[in-house]
Amino acid sequence: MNSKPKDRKERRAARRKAHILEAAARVFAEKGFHRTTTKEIAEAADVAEGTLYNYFNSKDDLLLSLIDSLADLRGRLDVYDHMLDVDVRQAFSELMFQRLSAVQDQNEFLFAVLPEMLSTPTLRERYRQQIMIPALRDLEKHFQARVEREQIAPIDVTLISRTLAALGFGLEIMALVGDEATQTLWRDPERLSALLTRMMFDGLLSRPDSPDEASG
Amino acid sequence: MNSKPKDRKERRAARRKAHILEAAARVFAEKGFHRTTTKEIAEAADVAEGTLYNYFNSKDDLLLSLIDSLADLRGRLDVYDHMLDVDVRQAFSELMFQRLSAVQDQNEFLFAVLPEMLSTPTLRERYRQQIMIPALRDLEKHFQARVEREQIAPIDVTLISRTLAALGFGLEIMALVGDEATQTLWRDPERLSALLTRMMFDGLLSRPDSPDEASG
Amino acid sequence: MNSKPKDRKERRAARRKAHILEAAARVFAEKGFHRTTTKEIAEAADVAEGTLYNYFNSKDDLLLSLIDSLADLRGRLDVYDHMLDVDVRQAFSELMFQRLSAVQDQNEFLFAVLPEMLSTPTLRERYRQQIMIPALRDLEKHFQARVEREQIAPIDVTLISRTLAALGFGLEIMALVGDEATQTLWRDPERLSALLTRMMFDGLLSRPDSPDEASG
Amino acid sequence: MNSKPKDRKERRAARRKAHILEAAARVFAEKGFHRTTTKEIAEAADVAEGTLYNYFNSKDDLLLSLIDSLADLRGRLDVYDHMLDVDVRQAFSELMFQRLSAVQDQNEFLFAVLPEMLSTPTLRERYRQQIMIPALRDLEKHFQARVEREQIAPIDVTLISRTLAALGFGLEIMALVGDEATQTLWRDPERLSALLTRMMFDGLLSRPDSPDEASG
DNA sequence: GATGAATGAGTATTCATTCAT
DNA sequence: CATGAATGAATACTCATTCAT
Repeated sequence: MNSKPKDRKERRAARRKAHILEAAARVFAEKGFHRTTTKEIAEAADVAEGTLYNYFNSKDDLLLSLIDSLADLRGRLDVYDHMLDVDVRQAFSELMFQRLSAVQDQNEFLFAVLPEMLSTPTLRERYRQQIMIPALRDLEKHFQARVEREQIAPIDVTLISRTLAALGFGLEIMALVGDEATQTLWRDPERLSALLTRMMFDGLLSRPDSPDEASG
Repeated sequence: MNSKPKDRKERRAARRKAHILEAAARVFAEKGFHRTTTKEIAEAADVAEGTLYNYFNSKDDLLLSLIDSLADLRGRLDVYDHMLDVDVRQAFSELMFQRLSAVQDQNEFLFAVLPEMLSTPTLRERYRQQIMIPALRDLEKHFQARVEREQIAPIDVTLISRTLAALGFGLEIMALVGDEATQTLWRDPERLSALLTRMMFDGLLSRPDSPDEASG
Repeated sequence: MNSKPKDRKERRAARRKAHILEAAARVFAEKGFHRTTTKEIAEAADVAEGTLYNYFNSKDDLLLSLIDSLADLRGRLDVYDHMLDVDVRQAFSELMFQRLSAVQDQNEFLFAVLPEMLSTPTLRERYRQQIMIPALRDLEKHFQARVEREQIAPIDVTLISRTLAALGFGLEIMALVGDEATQTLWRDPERLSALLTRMMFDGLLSRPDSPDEASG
Repeated sequence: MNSKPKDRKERRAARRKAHILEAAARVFAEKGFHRTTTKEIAEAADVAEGTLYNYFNSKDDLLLSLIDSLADLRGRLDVYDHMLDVDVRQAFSELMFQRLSAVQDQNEFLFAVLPEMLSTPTLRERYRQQIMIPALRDLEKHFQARVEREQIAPIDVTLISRTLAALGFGLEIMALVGDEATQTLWRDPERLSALLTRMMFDGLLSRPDSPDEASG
């Protein structure tokens, strides 16, 4: 009746590994990587310190695994393919919404990794290879496809993809630093994606209180 | 002809303090705060380790002083006042350009502080109070004044200020992480500010290769 | 037959803690608290430096624990109760003997603590509360009881208790400083207590070479 | 009209040296030798740190000089010679009084030196040679002379001298540790010497409130 | 002589990692 | 596999001493 015992064991181990990684992300995000001790990670995961080393090679390895984890999550978001047939604004808005929501779920993972990544060349490179380049490539491909289908004007897809990515990063940082206005925006992803969509399409000076958004 | 000896001593001390702070910023930005030892800071500043402590209370104090330093620099940028009379696009572009240039000068200071700030609540709050709030307040005031003079449509100044700040942060991070396209943009602040100005005013889909920018 | 493993662990830990404390006392007594490094303590206890901190919070904590230890030892000496029925001189002599012997056992603990105590207000107060006050109180109670039972003249118990305590302290210091005559006296506690008893009861000028002591 | 300038300079230097030494004694007595920094000594003496080294070779040298200073003071107390003709009790009482008073004057010097001496073999030996041995020798000589003149019974002068010295040390330590009863006694040296004289001559159990002392 | 900034050897303490149980 | 005591390398910080002014 049993599936192979090995499988069960392996699944158990995988679950445990994920559990520890999640606990580590929590404390890293809260206190920063360096100010977090392995003791604290162990406590947060409710295991003994030695147990950490049955699943990860080192404290640094936890960070690397977090990046891998983020990359996995990103890889699973295939939001672009089916969107080429939708109206541009609509697609953009939906895309924004999905990314904003996704980001919120992985917030702890991201903030566990981001600060350390900014100050460690090795990590930066790893993040760039595994996450940033694929994400930008997807964005570029999408816009390029639109241009080729003549759905939009022949814009500089490089610039646009960077702008969008930068906007995401920047808003997240501002929310983290504690700016209340940004945090408020962030709390309602649907409204935020609508606002950003209009601003990006119509330009900065479009009036935000136009009828179609009065409900927001 | 001599100024008072005390003055000279004080100036000497101030110079030395600034010299050490700059050296610290350099190594922090390169290796990260925690991976930098006081020994390395001392070597970078070409002083003995003990000398650091004649000018700063602790390694943490160096970080705090860097924030203060950034705040001072920011405070000296009074780019807004005289700009209300200029054309909106022109003003925006000039503003962007000045900020981009300024940021480049303080790049090391900012990247010495940013990662640690993202992972340390105390530092975050300090940064927010000393730098982010004043900067956002200035931006808001400027746009509000334009709105009141009916130079621009009655927009949500909160949203716009956040968007602009976020864009700045985000682009900087992307450049730091190593995205070459962003780094290239960053290297030519004049062109970047022109591009951003058009994008922000005319919307994402404006064609970047319009005649007035063909030289870029 | 096994006691609970937890008990065993706890006992092991307690033994180890006592072992480290004893080693620390040894080196403190020999070289003084400040001239002793944690490295030396660890070597004397034959453990790694880090291990010290699994059992004590700090180097200072070792000193405080030594005082607590001394207080414990003192608390266990209940030499007074059964002595009220014995002849005064006999009781006094026996008391002296016991204290002299006891002190010799804890000599290292005392001399590990004493110098630092003399120069540190906090430690002084702790010593006074935990050791000196209880010890003096016991002495006073004993003499007071004798006075009330009319076994001795109605003397000033405060003065006597101080004199006795002072004599003990003083002789110990003189032995420590290296006075050979005092060290010789100290080496034969039985004879010393006899000498002191006679001197204290009969006065300074009593002849020390009375028959019953002619062998000394 | 000038005395030799060199003399004046030398006197000035000697005064300054004494001034620094006194300041050092003050802070050593208060905080202990090791917890006192040369900076604090300099501040207490109101000179620059470097100046200390024009008068003393090192921080340790300050301690040694304090011992020398104590020895000088002791050497100047020639209280014994003229006392042989006085009544024994009277002489003893006067002697006690003088020593108690003297000690109070040098209290800071003594307590600056004592703790460090107790924990440093080198200092202990120096103290013993320069102060303890001469002081005990004087005491012994005095009692021996009395014995030879048949003014007192043929006692063990070694024992008595140690007892007296020990009593002095011990009372001082108890006062320092903070025992209020001892501090009260100490504050009235005349009464204390009377009390001690009677106790030492008549024995512990003599009644302290006998008529001949009612005035105390 | 007086000054006090510069020095760098010395040290308590932390904490990632190991390994016997 | 899980545990957590033991480890000792690594490091921020102190402070006696020097020396250029």
